[in-house]
Amino acid sequence: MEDQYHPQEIEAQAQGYWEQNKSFEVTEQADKEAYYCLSMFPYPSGRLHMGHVRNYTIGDVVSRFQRMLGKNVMQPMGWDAFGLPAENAAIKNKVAPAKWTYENIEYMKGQLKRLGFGYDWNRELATCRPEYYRWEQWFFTKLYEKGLVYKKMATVNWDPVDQTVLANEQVIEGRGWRSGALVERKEIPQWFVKITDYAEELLADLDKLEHWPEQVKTMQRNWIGRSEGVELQFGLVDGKALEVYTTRPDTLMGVSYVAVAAQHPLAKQAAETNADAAAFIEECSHNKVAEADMATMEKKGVFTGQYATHPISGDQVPVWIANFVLMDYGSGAVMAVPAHDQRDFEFAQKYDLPIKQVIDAANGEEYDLSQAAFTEKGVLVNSGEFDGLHFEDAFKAISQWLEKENKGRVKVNYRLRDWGVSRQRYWGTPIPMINLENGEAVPTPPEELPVKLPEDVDMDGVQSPIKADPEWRKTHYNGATAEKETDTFDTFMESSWYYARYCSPNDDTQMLDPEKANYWLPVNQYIGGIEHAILHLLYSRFFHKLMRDFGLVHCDEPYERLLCQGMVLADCFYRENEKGGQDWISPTDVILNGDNQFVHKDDGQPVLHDGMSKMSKSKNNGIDPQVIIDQYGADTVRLFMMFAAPPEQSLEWSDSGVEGANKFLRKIWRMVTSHIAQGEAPALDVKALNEQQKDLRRKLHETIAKVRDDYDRRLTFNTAIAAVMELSNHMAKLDNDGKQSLAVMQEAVEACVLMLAPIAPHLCHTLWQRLGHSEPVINATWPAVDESALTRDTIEMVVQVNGKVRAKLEVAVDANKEAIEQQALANENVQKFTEGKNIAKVIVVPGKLVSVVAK
RNA sequence: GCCCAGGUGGUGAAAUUGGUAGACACGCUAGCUUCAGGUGCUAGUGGCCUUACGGUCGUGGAGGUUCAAGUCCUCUCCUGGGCACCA
Repeated sequence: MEDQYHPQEIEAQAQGYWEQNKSFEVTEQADKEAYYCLSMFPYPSGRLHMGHVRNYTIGDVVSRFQRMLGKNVMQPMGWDAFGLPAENAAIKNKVAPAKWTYENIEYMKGQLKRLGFGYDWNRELATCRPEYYRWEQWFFTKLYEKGLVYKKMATVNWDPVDQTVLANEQVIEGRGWRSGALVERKEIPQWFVKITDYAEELLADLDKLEHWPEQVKTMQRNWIGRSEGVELQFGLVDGKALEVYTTRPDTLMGVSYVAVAAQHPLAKQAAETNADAAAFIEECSHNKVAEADMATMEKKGVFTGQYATHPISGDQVPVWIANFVLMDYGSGAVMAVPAHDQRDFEFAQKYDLPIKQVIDAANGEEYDLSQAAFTEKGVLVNSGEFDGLHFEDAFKAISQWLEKENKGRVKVNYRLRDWGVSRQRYWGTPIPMINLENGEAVPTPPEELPVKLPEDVDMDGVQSPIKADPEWRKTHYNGATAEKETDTFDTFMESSWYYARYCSPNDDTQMLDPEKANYWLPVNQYIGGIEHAILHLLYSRFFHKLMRDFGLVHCDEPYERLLCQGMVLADCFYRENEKGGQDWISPTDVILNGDNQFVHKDDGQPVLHDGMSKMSKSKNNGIDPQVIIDQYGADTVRLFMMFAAPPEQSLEWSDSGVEGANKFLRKIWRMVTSHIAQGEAPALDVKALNEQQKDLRRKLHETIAKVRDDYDRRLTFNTAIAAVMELSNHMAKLDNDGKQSLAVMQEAVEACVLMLAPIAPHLCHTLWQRLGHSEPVINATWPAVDESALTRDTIEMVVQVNGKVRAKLEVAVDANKEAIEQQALANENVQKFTEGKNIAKVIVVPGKLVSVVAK
């Protein structure tokens, strides 16, 4: 029995067993509690990276643990298969995106199996398959019929040389990444889904998500950005009105100019007669379509030459074009109050525009308007009839005045914008719309769905093969010739509903089988990267509500509980090259020499360390999971991932940490096999135990309770492992009395195997078998806590004098406060520190400490 | 720029409800071994003072609340994530 731990062998065996016995294939069972555990599906980029391994290990641990609690656990896996990288790879390697994608899927699937994840592979789906996206197309046409879809002009990054739309990622310092041409903004017609119709519910329902991280809910709330304000009109010379939105109508009398976006009609109009305006708009047309760029660039503007009439005072205020006003938010125009808004203030200073104070501090304090704007709410001044009002009253009075004069109204506004789903790319779901000759667009009739994307294409350039192919575009509608839409969907569309499709992945008659969907949904535990905290999670919450309103699902939210795992980091090393740049060196090529210096393993010469950062190609610091699995086995990789950091935190890759994880598994292997070698244990006789044996049993049952809580409620796998390590350290110290010690060890060893089974399933599968169980450990139930083992006679309490720990006491568990206080004050060291002082106060916190205040 | 996190020994971290800071592990030091050893085992390991008992300082920085602060409050610095066409 005393053989060695050979992970490669036992892992192959265990995986073979699960495969043969279809251990993870599940169906709906009315009599069993359903548990749906989902990890965000990967983009099939080629090979698994450590971020995937971490994500999927967490999911697998949760799934296996919940199964031990007796639940019917579904854990599916699939592929987020459409996207830009396939097109890039296609151009680079002269291979069709489809072929590249399918090959990657095959390879990565093998890697997932090698890691021992308990997926129900019958449910596998890939979003690039027509069997999947046909239902997305169908649903989109239904949304169109319901009026939830519309077309409008929207801005994109345009590469004038390649004649193509660029993703933000493809714009490097204002230039196209391939052509190097200065990028332009271009307005093209695009399809939008009305997520703003659901803004209120998406916001309100965040309160129902008890088991979501507060941080994610806060980010979503801010993203939706509900505000209560006033929409009001400034008059224009031609009798038209310029509409602006403000959350601070109380500052209305302080307006000294209005600013419009460069794309605003007023700006375009000004450009016709004003050369400065035209030049400025041309300059703005090279800004990237990304908010971060808009917000960090230098705030600039130009006067249009026009004036607008203030709705209350009737004053003429200048109209400016400003590069920081967003056309997509609100009406594309803002009123500027330099005295009470910092950005307006800086702009006014730069262009010497008036700064008019209309708010006094509520507490009457003075402030200096030559330095900064005063942005707090306060009391109105210089505002005529509104003087003296506080914010709320001023808001009411001014908005009522505007409403009465028909110049404005109270309005709830959202920062959230409708979801633009059109992409001018090939490798995506074709948008199921038909463009008629008269310019109208109609949904593709249901009998023509799916609109299939051809897979056997040549990607010889940047142009989408379906846009380039007149044959593909050709179609008919009501007997007339027409053209298919050649734009494809944003890939967030596919990832917004895949979790639901997993419930009936092979149904070719409907999008979802409501009966099955309602058995499994909502997802009980969703796990994925924090980088998806806003967009993906918001879009899929929205999609879920859309599906609910079509009667496809019952619940209001898709994900009951959410865990956002942190990134996987690794050391970065480099050498400076002749051009002054960095040549990044893989951490696998770097060793620490005798002088504690990082050197290259090939030439022994020093390399520079640039700290830890996210594993990435650009810093060449990725560690290939496959190499580590081949060296140590899947269980070691899984254990290291779970032990090195709590799941939400970033995880620093460390070779010695992996080594340590492997060492612990070997230790468990030795401990269990050597216990088995001692022969059959006698039945446990609790009454016959000595103190040491009782202590170990107490530790054991405390550990079982703690580990269960860590797996279930806290999701802190690192502390669960630490607790089992601590227990195993205690077990190693148990004296062998040849009798009950063996029985106590038997109980402890079995519990250890069960507690580690979710994390190191292969090792535990084998050890459980060797412990003589005919049922596999995946079907075992979580060990029960023996409450009677937990009792103790005394507890340790700490005594503080003036906040400093001065003594530790053994106190009877049933001692009352008075007795504890007496015992504390009688302590020698406590007396030393209270000598000559008055005891002012004694605080007794039962079970914890005594705090003495002596003066 | 805006929104959200995080910052604790030489290192990864723990401290769950304001109650013993550093569990567990890595590394390091010393020793043991029937070891091929880069295996296994034992002991020690936050800084400073002290032969010792013990004392004292200590959770990015500055203040504050409290008998008691890593934890709460205010300000601040640094690092990371997101910002709508990367997924």
